[in-house]
Amino acid sequence: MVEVKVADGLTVGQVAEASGVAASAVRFYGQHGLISSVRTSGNQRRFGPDAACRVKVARVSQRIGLTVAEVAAVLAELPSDPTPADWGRVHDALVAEAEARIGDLRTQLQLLSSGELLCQL
Amino acid sequence: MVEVKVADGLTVGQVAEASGVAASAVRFYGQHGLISSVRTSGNQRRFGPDAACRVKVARVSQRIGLTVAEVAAVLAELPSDPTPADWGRVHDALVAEAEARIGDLRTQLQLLSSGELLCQL
DNA sequence: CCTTGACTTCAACCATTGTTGAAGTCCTAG
DNA sequence: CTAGGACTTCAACAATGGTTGAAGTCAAGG
Repeated sequence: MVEVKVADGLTVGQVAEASGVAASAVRFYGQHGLISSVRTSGNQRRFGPDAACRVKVARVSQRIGLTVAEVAAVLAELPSDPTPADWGRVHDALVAEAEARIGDLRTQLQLLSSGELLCQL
Repeated sequence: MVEVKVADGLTVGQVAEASGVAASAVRFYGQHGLISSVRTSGNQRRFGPDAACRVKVARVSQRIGLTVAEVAAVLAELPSDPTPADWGRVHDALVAEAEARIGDLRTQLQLLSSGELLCQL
């Protein structure tokens, strides 16, 4: 039985397991400002309880098509210990992005169907 | 006035201008099999009249989300001097791909809205 | 023939998104 | 106290999609 002391925060490995990504990815996201951490006296990272959640949201954002830098910008809006309303704004921003992507795909579909590409010579 | 002799094919620069991409991109697509060319006695590439069109289709395909290798696979179906029916099959494949992407985006949207991400602690 | 612009190859570089490995340090259970 | 696993940094590697530059060759007009 492994006792997890939440008091001083989650380690890299714990965030990795909770969010379903590799530990290397957790460090990468930390470097790029998607998640923040404090350091122990021995220089190890300790993350807040929302870290895993932020990683999951980051992953979905990436699948929607945002770059890591863009995800960082979106998550930068979140204060530490965010309220549901804070998350709501993030949610809305991501929904808007996804809908914009869908709109772009529809545009490409129209381009394809419109004979615009001049392929029948 | 620049006389363009279509008889022995288009040069890299002509394909680049006709398709709206850089000459380096035309060579890149050639290397990766999206467009084929013959060589002059002086080792220069000469493209067929459909080259610019293939490049345009490739660009749209990339925007849809296909990799260059995937675009190459789609375009490999096209015989030289393709019929409208041949282009039709390419068109259909790309439309299907785009719709699949839209479906994926919708899935991400649902994930976002379903509280699945466990952000409200 | 000669100049000039367009072409040739090849290697190096850019950004993006991580993974992998080496060498070393920390933390915790026993 | 000590062994072990988990952590640290840093650099190198990988794939993707090209761009840029160097050094040299081709093609066409005058």
